[in-house]
Amino acid sequence: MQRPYNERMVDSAHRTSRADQRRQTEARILAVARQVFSEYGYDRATIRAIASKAKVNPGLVIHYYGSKERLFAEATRTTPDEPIAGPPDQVAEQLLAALHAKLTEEPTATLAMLRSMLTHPEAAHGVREALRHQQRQISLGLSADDALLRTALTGAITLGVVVGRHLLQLDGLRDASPEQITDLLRPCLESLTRSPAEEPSAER
Amino acid sequence: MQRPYNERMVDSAHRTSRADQRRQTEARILAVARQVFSEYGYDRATIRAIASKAKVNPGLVIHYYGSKERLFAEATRTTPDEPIAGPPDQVAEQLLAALHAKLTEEPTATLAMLRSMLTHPEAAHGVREALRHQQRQISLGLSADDALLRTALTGAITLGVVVGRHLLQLDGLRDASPEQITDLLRPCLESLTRSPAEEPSAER
DNA sequence: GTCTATATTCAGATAGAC
DNA sequence: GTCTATCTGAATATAGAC
Repeated sequence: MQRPYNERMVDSAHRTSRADQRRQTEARILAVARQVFSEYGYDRATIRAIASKAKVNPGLVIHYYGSKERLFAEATRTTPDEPIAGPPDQVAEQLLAALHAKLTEEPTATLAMLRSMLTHPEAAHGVREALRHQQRQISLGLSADDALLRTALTGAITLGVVVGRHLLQLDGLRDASPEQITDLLRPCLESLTRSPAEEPSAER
Repeated sequence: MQRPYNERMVDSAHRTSRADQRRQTEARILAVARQVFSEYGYDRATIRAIASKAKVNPGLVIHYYGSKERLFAEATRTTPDEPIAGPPDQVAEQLLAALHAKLTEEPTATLAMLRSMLTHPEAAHGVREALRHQQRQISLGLSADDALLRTALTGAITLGVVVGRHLLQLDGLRDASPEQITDLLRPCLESLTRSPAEEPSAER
């Protein structure tokens, strides 16, 4: 019915070989897949919908990526976060900088993973691993014996804020500027990354 | 094949009328539905699996609840949280008490809703409404002009911690005691519910 | 009150034509 | 390189038997 993208471009330099054409189509499918997965999650995102938005046939998607599961794996592959390291008293600032970046623009691949983390085992595994990875880095710098819990909490807080803003679009979080948010969270993350000596245990 | 639960109990007091029998079966289905929904989320939880675990026929589930959608609505209906009110300087403690309760044992109905909040529109709506409801209560007590963002952050933090513990089961969060967690989060929530006058804006 | 049997819909995957 | 046509499986929902 509709004309597909399968005509070879005939530009003056007779470029775009069949291989190029294929790479382009493949890339277009992947980009659309990221977008659809991030919006609907793994189960509700259908190959058919992705193919339709990418203006190709459903069969072609499978032909390139093998299965929906493998397409999802490709679409959610991300480069690990910048390592958090340096002197302990700067860990909080680094976490805030990382959060600021996530609030400004989280890559679609990451959002696709986060969207499915509660209902798709592979996605859950990916998120757990990413957080574990960050936990290991930070825990090294903290001397406290409850370092693991402290870093887990910084991860949970970051997760809650990112999910609340980008996926749930909570009132007040959706519109606020990244600066406003990180400023308000500074005391939180500082208290969690401070060594126990500096933070006398509370009353009770 | 397997004997269903449809024999009337013939006890000495000739109790359990057909109506009673029905109520029991209905309640059993609902309890199982909560459990399955909370574990797999809306899409991957099937009527068939619920019926099987409840030892009834799939048709019966539909017969009682009309549709999967309505069964889910029933299964995720929750009583609203205890109201957060009182003097502003106690808001943080009340939030911590509420969090402590959620960490100790979150009702299965709530977990069922949370599990699906990122992939099922109705569940997302339910979570947003619950958070909005709490936001309104707390914002009243805060004088700050950024009260809405502050309360959104307390909600996001609570959400992140509860999800991280019960649904993602993050290392360090899964095992920690509720007291340990709330103690570490006390400075966080206090800083967010403190009025700006008491919390001088940071450097930079 | 509960079950059997089935209609219907839909999505992932396959085979082969163009 | 991309599409058409189809197979297969699974799940919700319905109708009526027992």
